[in-house]
Amino acid sequence: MKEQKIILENVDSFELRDIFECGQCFRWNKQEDGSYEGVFKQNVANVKKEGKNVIIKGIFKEDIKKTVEEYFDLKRDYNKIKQDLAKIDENMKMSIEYGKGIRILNQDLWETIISFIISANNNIPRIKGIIERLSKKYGEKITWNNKDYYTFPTAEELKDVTVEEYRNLGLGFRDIRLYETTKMILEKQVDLNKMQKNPNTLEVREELLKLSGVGPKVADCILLFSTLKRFEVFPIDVWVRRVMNELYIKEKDETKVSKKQIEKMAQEKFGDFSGLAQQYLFYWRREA
DNA sequence: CTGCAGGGGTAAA
DNA sequence: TTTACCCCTGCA
Repeated sequence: MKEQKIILENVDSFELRDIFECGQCFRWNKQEDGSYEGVFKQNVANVKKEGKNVIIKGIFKEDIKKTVEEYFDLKRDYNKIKQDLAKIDENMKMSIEYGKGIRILNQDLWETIISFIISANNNIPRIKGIIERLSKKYGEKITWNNKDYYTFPTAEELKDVTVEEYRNLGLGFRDIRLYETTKMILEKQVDLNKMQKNPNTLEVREELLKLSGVGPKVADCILLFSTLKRFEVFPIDVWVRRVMNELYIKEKDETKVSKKQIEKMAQEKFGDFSGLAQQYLFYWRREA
């Protein structure tokens, strides 16, 4: 646990707003100077951009270079992927132009599972509030620059939390889902370590779907946004349904468009990079 | 001020 | 395939 700093020079595809506001994460907050501050695993970090350089500093459990390389997916060539996707059609070209600084973070699997269970039928401010209260109550405190931060609680730290306590934190009907999923993971009815090593995406998806509160959309978000990192999945929420219908399917009544139809269309068009394509389209439709 | 729809779905009927 | 579900916000 020590303060560390790193400067990443000339990084491509690294815009703070695109990365932190594209819907993949819930614990990063914009500061007055335009930088973003967040907690991930046992680390507290501030990320700032000056020109083409990214400056990251904070309290890091392990070596900052390794930690940052892994978390921000720095070894992947996003320019190459974007070039290939942009060739598909004008819609992709346009949405990539809008969200060109997106990177898909390698977020802790456990944290991603719980966070996206909380996200179900919920809005971002409330999701963030719930996660902060959960971390403050059950996570580990880290102090940096006289400010207190809290790590996301581990499954072990949530072991004895009751459904009522979750309800009091404002989880609503998701209380029982969090309780049951934590139990299933602690008892290894679903083994996260095995899951992390399994290359078969469909098998991993089946495993995730066993968890309480994890349906198709949440499972795909976990597959895409966690260290599982499966770029071939295509999470479909109301925004993705909307944008896919508007740009490609063009059905009068949006609610008539089936998930199967959207999935098929995505697989045909975007193939192995459906997940990233989804992210550009989603971000553009919601923010632009 | 009160009422009500709707929000990054899921589970149960 | 349809419906209820917690809580918060925006708007009539």
